[in-house]
Amino acid sequence: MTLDERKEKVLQAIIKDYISTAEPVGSRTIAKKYDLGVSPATIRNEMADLEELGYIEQPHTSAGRVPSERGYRYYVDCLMNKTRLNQEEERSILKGFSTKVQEIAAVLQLTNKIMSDFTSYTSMATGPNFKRSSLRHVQLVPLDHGKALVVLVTDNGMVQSKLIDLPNTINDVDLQKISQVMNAKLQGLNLEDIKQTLIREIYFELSKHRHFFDAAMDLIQETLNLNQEDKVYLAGALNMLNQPEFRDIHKVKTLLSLLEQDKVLKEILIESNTREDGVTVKIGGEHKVEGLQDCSTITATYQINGRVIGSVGVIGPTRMDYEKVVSIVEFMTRHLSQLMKDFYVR
Amino acid sequence: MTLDERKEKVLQAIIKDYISTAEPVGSRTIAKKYDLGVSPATIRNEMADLEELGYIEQPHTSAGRVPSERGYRYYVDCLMNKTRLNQEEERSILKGFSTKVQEIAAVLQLTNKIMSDFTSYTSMATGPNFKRSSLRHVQLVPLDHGKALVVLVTDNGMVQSKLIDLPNTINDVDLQKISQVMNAKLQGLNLEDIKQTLIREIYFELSKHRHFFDAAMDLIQETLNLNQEDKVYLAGALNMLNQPEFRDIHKVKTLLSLLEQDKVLKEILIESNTREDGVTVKIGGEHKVEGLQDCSTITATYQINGRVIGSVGVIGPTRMDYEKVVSIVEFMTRHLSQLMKDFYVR
DNA sequence: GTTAGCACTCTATCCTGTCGAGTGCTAAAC
DNA sequence: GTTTAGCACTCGACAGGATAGAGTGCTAAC
Repeated sequence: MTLDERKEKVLQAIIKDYISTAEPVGSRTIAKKYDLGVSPATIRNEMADLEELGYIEQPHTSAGRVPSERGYRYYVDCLMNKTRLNQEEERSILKGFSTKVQEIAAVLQLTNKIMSDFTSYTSMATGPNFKRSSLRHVQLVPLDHGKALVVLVTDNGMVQSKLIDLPNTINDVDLQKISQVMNAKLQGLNLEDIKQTLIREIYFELSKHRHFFDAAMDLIQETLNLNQEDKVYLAGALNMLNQPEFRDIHKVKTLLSLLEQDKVLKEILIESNTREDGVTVKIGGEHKVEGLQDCSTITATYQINGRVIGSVGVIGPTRMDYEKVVSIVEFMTRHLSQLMKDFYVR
Repeated sequence: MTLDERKEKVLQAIIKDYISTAEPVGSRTIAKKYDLGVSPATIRNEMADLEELGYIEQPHTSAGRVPSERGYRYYVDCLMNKTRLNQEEERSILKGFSTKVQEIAAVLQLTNKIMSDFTSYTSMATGPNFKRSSLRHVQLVPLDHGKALVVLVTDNGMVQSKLIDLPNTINDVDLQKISQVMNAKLQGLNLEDIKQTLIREIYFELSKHRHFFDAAMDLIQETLNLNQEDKVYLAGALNMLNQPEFRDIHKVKTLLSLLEQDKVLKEILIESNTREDGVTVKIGGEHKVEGLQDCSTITATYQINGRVIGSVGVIGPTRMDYEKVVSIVEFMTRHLSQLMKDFYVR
């Protein structure tokens, strides 16, 4: 379904105006502010058509028009200028990244902070999925008092460690041997494979210490489950309170409750994960999650070596500045992919 | 300043009623609901006195009375029953703790969750301060690719590790030797001391590797600074939205912005830290932090071996159910002190 | 010292009328 | 055939006024 040029112009004008004012847009306003070269009456006719086609809606008889979900969708798909940020803006954003951070979590938090600041909406991100990255090193470090530390290091530099109790039957030499066996068998494998297949093999070799080994393996599994990918980061949730559509305390509560749930955020971010590239825009009811009828999300994935490993996004009211946010999200993922290289040790 | 018995009863009735209804309380209401054995007219006289003394206030001429900060203070100090929770309630709370958790952070988060659920207010906690706990073990674990892992274990079971780059000049044997020296010199010392004094001593002994040692020491320092005590936990912030005093979106925003800042929470929690024992109640303007005029906080400390190491608290409107919250906070810290013993390995 | 009664005050609420923005329709102009 | 001007109409926002009700303070009687 495609609209003729003038209808497009009218729709675009309505959306732009509504995005900036949050007030229903009347025919006179458009005629005055946007130079279409026709009178309000003509615009009224066009608006009546657009309404019939479902692109705009009227809150009540004597009010102006407001874009419908369908209208926004048409705008995003066909009308919006997909511009890159200008030099000035890019530089300004990059300045935010000037403080060096060591940890992936910190990078994502910083990214979020910057995104929410620059968009004035709320932003979110998932940690990188390292299931496909490989184990560089596993080591059992003996401590006193019958305790030991299990240390996992992956090739992207992620380190996880955990304290465990040792059974009395195990001594330091055993521990070293177990370390060796585990390293020999597991090193270089990706984490997913470790979980799936190789457990049996080590089981056999370490049958003598099976009891202890069970505990250690549980631990590794647990550690892997606690992977970065399960972490979800959120920033600028309170920006939502600045939006006039959230003047109602109940709406605020519903929305913030949703945003508090990692599960919900993850679902939103993962939906976009399927796409290899580019930016995903979901508008209002297009979300699978209940309770986001009044919101739109703009998400995109970031990559390492061309492989998608996580995503970031912005959530705002359906009356969102799509053009600006798309540019920012797109730029952020590009930059994030760049940054992630530093964490991925070849 | 102490009030006569009947004035106390009237004040108590006003506060109890206002706490539960959030509406200004009239003389008739008190005469009907609270059995003082006198007529509304008499109560009106008492109320006029109480107002003159500053314990209650009148929003406008023809409205009932509302407790003032001073009224709440008198209530908390003199009128409130300091009861323990009953068996039923204690059991119900303990049930929440039935899921075993391994990490201190998780314990505090769980504590917060339970506190906010049971009080319907917002709860907060600081992580334990382990500056005075001692180092059990420090180890440099060599990995491939010129990297090593620095692992710190303290006597309370806290484990911190970090990946570092090794200079080319260092080999595995050196590393082991450095580990040994560090352990010999540092083991058993409390973390504060390590930071302060002993650095020079090791410097001398390891002068050959001074360059590397600087890096490792920086790291240890950094790790120590990242101590649990700096972490602040928060739960149930959205409960505030259920309070009628926060029907106004601007108030909500101001408050939630405050609660977002770790610095603010820490300040509130640390104020109470000075007290050895017992529960601290701060009402409205008594807070040092700006912007908490409409809130009260109830905080208490938890201990290990009789030493205060952290605190938890609840924040709600000044019209808060002090009696209930004090009991809960008090019980939580008692239980928390108990739980913490498990993390403190003798 | 306590209470009943009463006049008074103030807010919340409802109703009403007015204003203005915006529309849809029609007929005239292009 | 398309565009425009004109006009009647609709509806929400807002202000003003009337009303009800909760609560008070005061006074006089008990």
